[in-house]
Amino acid sequence: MDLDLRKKPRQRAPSKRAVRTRETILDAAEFLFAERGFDGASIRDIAARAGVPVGLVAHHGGSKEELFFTVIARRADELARLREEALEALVRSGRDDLRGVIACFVLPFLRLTYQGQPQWRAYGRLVAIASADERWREITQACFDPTANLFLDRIARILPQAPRGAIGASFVFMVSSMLAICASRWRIEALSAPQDIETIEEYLLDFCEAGFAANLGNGACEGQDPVNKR
Amino acid sequence: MDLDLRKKPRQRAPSKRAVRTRETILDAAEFLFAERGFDGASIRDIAARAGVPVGLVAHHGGSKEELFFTVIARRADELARLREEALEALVRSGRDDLRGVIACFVLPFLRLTYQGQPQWRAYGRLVAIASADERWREITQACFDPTANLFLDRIARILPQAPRGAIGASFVFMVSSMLAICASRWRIEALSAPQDIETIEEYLLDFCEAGFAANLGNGACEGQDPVNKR
DNA sequence: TCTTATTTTGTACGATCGTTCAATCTAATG
DNA sequence: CATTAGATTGAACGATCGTACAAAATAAGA
Repeated sequence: MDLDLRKKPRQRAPSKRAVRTRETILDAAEFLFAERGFDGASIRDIAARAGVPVGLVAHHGGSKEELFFTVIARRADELARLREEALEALVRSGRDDLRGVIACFVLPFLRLTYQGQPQWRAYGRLVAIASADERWREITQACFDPTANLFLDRIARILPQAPRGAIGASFVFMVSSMLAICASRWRIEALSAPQDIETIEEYLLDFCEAGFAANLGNGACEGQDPVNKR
Repeated sequence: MDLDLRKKPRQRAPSKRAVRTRETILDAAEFLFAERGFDGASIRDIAARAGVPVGLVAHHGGSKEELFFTVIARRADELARLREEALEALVRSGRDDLRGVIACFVLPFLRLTYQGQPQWRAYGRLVAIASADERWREITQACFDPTANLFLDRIARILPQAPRGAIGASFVFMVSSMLAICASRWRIEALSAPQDIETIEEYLLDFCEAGFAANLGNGACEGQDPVNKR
């Protein structure tokens, strides 16, 4: 997959209608990719949902793979910004303990996907799909790894005695659990009972904080103050 | 999806060759479904990998959806047996603490997928794919929920004060983290460094034990003896 | 307003999809 | 061995896939 094809420079600004059309197409693609996966969603389905002829999808989105990339990257920037701003604010406040750092990573995602515009809900499922498939490794790394490494470094600074491998593994467990709320919430409810999202968020924070602490080898407990700052 | 279609009764035992052919086709389907997903793997690809003409796939596997179901269900029984035997042995020994119960659930899966026959590796990725997609809810529930409920009940008995919702959520977090080792091990290594599987297993057990304990509200720590038995 | 870059439309192409089927071959059963 | 249920083969079905493209409509910029 070679996605860095240089496109010929524009000579005119796109019309307002064209911008709107493009967004409509990306929204439709986002929804259907999240619903049926990359191979399950057809260009024609996407065009039909967007209410445009098939040819327009290629015009605005390029090839199907490029369209997939564009849809994932479109909201990744805003998500990264929210996460990093939350982390910076936390560090500035001086109360950057383990739970706080975890919350800065998972809560912006869950808040956007569950309380943001309806499109964000589809985006959450889409990220879950893309993250589980090595086929999209290039895309997900480009979109999410910079922020991930920022948080990994912060956690490593909070608990410097932890082996890097333990932090990496714990981080992936945390991400998987977070994404499971988007992709497998039905499963949680099937195994227990309907839960409101705030309760599940609390479970996730408790679960990941304790899990991280255990793997970082300091045996920190819920309720205790985790070791703070380098 | 209606999969309980009654097939006409057999009048003859299948030949040894036919049994072998069927297994070959299911192996090929398992590999390609795991590699490319349900929609990404074509019947023709499966037939080609199995070395048989296309028509044979339908003959032995039925429709594509039936084939998918068959492939997932084929190994689910053995997996369930191993998990439940391990749990029974643990309970009989009287040392059925939280970590032990978790180990009985995740270790058979990881041992099979990482040290069993090569086909099991594909099966692990396939389960990860199917579990993340609500489209296969019916299949995954039929194959995995009975065992899951057995373990949920056991955990609930170990820590009766925990709300059922917390157990269900924690269980899904655990399953997601376990499946992430199959589907996203490359991500763990990209974020830290290559890890051998035994080390990652240890991280997973630590992470989930502490996570469960935190959500079950007793604040049990690694190193301490968790509350044991009713 | 005029020019023309850009967007929109509709159609068509070749490839591949899941599935069906009649003919042929194999081997389980009596 | 003879019978024939079941397994195998290869071709073909209609549908849908991603993509390309010429012609028409639109609107940005001079």
